[in-house]
Amino acid sequence: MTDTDIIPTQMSARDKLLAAGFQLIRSKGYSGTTVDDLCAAAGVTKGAFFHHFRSKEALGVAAADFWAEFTGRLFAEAPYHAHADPLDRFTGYLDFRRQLLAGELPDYTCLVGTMVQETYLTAPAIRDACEASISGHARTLEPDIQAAMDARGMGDRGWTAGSLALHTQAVLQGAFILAKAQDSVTVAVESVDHLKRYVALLFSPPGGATAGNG
Amino acid sequence: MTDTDIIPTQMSARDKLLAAGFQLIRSKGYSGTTVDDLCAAAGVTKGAFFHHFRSKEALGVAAADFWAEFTGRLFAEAPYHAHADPLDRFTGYLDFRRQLLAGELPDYTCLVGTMVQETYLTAPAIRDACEASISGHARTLEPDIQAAMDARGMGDRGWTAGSLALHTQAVLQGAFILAKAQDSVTVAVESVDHLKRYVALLFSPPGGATAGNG
DNA sequence: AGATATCCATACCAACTGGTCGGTACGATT
DNA sequence: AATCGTACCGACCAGTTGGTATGGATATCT
Repeated sequence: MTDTDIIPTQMSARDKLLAAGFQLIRSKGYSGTTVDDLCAAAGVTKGAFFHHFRSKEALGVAAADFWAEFTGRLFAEAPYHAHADPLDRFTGYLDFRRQLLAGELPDYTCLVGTMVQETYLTAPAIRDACEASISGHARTLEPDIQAAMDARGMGDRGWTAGSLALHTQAVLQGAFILAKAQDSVTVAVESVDHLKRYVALLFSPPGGATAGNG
Repeated sequence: MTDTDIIPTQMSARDKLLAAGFQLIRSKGYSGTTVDDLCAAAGVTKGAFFHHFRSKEALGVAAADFWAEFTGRLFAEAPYHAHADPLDRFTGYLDFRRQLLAGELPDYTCLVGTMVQETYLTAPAIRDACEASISGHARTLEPDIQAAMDARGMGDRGWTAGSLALHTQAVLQGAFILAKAQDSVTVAVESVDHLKRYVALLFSPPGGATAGNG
């Protein structure tokens, strides 16, 4: 079973290269992935690569953009939006993220989180594309968080819907790092559980005595 | 001001190379850092490099080990251990981590968190060294967390002192990624504040109605 | 003083790197 | 039928990569 196997053959060379980028960059990092690696995994030649991408960096940017689009669709179609209560939608999102932690490590980790670590100083264009992907995704959570706050008449508590949405992304990105280090998804699942517990505590009514009791 | 400037001249070639590794790998990643880069930044020649390290991968392992030792000293000598109450020590640790988020991005980010992302599949020896550094650091927090739980008679709440210690590391690692993406430390500080709020809520007495109110 | 081991510098290498280039296949337009 | 634009091929290039071979300086031991 080679990398090539997972790339459908009817895709265009450009899409095959982007799909190969998803796999390879998440496995070996951006610098660790060579143009030849990408071509081999995509089953195309170097000529095809530089026909579609001006440079390796251009593929990095395109991969980050495509990642934003891909994950945008994935989460837009996810079932958690069906909940009537906005807090249920947000916790449903967390449950959905928890469910996504299945299969092999390179499959559930985040492309842009991996890529931005290596490129934030050396390739500003890639960093900007990664930033847009992360922040754009976090922004999709804000309305539900804000609505949950409003519904409970929660005034200024020193944090905003936006900061909680970004904190959620930080927990997930950090969970991926620990999962890679330990080569086990367990630690990531437990970290998401801690985040769920935090959200439950934040939104539990002040008088509720049993909020954190198991 | 070049990279060389920050490396003291009286250090041994080996230590200079490790110090250069701290800076360069955190800035450009492991794959993005070349042996020549390391030699230039350390002000030594390639002969010196391969005298002290069998390979580039060996330097990666040594850098992760040295990182564990370096951060071990840093946190062992930090002031938060002086608190009498174990919960104060743990929250003092979080405050200390928050204070460390000063200066330039490459200076306060984590070497092993950056390195493990790229090497967890391709260089198991480096991954293991990074894992030991992260888990070893998390383990230093466990006794205080456990003591804080015991002092409050907190039974099984679905989480352990160890899982909270690891969650703390996940939040920090994720905060670094978001800071790199946004090129701003603000998001990292706010994520640490969320973590502090979570800990406060976890350890607040069940009847305390004003736990999360600002 | 001589032997030995450590530490480091210079010169070098084969493999690989991102990127270029001339050329081909082919459908749409004129 | 001639022309053009897009998609693609694969050999090739200059520079870089991690790593090696070898010799010299210095300190230590006998």
